[in-house]
Amino acid sequence: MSHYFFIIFITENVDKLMDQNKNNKKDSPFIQFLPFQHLITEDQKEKIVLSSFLEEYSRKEIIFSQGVNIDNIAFVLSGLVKISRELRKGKNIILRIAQPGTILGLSSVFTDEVFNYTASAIDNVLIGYVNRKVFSDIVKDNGAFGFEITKQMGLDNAYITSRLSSLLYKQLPGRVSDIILYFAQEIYKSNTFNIPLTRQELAELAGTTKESLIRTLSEFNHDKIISLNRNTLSIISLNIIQTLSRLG
Amino acid sequence: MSHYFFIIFITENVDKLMDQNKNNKKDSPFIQFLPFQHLITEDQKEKIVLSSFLEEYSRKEIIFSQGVNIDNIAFVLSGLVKISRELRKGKNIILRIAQPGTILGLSSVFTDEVFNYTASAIDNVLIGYVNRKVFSDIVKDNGAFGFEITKQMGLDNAYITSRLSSLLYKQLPGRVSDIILYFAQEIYKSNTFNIPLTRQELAELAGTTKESLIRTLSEFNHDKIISLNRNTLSIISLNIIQTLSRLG
DNA sequence: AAAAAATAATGACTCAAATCATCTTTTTTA
DNA sequence: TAAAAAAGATGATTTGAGTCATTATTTTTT
Repeated sequence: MSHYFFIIFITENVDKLMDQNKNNKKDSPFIQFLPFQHLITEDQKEKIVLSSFLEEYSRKEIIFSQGVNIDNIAFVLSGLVKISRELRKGKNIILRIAQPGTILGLSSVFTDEVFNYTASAIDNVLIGYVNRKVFSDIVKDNGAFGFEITKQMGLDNAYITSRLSSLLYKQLPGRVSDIILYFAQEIYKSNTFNIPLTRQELAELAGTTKESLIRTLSEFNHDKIISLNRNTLSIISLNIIQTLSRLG
Repeated sequence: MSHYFFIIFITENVDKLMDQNKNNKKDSPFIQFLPFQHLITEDQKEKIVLSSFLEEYSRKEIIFSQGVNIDNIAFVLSGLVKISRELRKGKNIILRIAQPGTILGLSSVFTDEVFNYTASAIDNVLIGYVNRKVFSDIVKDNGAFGFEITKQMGLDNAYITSRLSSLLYKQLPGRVSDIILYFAQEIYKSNTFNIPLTRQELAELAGTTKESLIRTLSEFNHDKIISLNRNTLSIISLNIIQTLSRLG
């Protein structure tokens, strides 16, 4: 079964990467994944690599929790990461799904002592860690690199602002359409995909309850806007989904 | 009447500042207000001052609109600024109230070509503008200054995230308590204050409708949690307001 | 392979807050 | 200063979505 094979492949690959990282810091594979690496001096690269380490996580494992000290800044090297906040016991909101290339904890690494959200693995995830002080010193010393970080933060900021607007004013069909489009366009770049989350998690992404989310998806299914069985979702009428998303 | 006197005072002061800025760029009063100025070289200071200019706005005037090109970055020097987004015709959300010291447009200045929100004056406002390119070049060249900007963006990000969480899960009494506390603690640092917004605007800040907001304030008033006549609001039971805010 | 636990799905019921309607008061403008 | 417009307030009605309850299905554990 191809799925199983894929897992093996990833695992072997990760082990190899981790070995390389341990044995030969200079040629660490980690540096290949580092965003904006062309802006960093050889000296800075070495500092990063020497303070870096890789860590593997599998589905549902927590990468770091809201409230814990930030000792290292985390780069998503492969896999999908769920970024969530606990509002009260049992009441969560998923802020976003982070993809490879994302820097985690950026918004709090320079100011707070602690992470202000929880990150957990959606599928198999490989994280590259860099010491917090090493990273922030480079941002301080290297304006060009810092500038790229600033840009990234601006994008994060714009993203969360647009989510605030849509979650606050759109009603359920619009919000559910939003997350369908999010998966289809941002994450899988395909109108057919396997939902990588439980219904509960989907609800936390759409800012609603499990029951309401299931109901809305069922209605979309009945109305032949999407086709849904188990976790395989196909957008049948992209047009309607986009209209629902736009009009809320 | 003391209110009238105050207006005159501010106006005179502003005119003086603007004159100074025009006639003597080197000693521009603007530079005094610039955050993190101790991190900037004399040369960079001069570049900022030479590209800078001041602009005055009175109540309800638009400082810049969502969607217009960012040519200058705006520093709030005095007064309160309403930061809002239009979601559809007639449907707005107020993201926050910016106070003196705030840098406007930070999240889009490095990436987008345009502002992603509208800023308008709540009371008399003085804005110091710095050319966008001058500003972003300094961020690029001066890591220490850039680092402070990064910190600021992190705080903005944390703020908008916490607003997202509370608006999404708290119900009306909690959200209205939030904005009462916001004015009392963040803006006026007093349990008695004059609301500087219309009921419609308050509603846009609390993420609700005008009618619902008025109703909730009236209930708080009846229940002697606050005392409200016209725009003068006094918190009577801070305890209850805080509990409502916390429990949503 | 059976038992337990987690996840998914649907229907019935409830309720918070939006909408609609009307009226009063205040502010703006002509 | 009269007329028009905007802002504020309150009641009646509607409705979207949350809560509660139950059952089916899938996954995990023993």
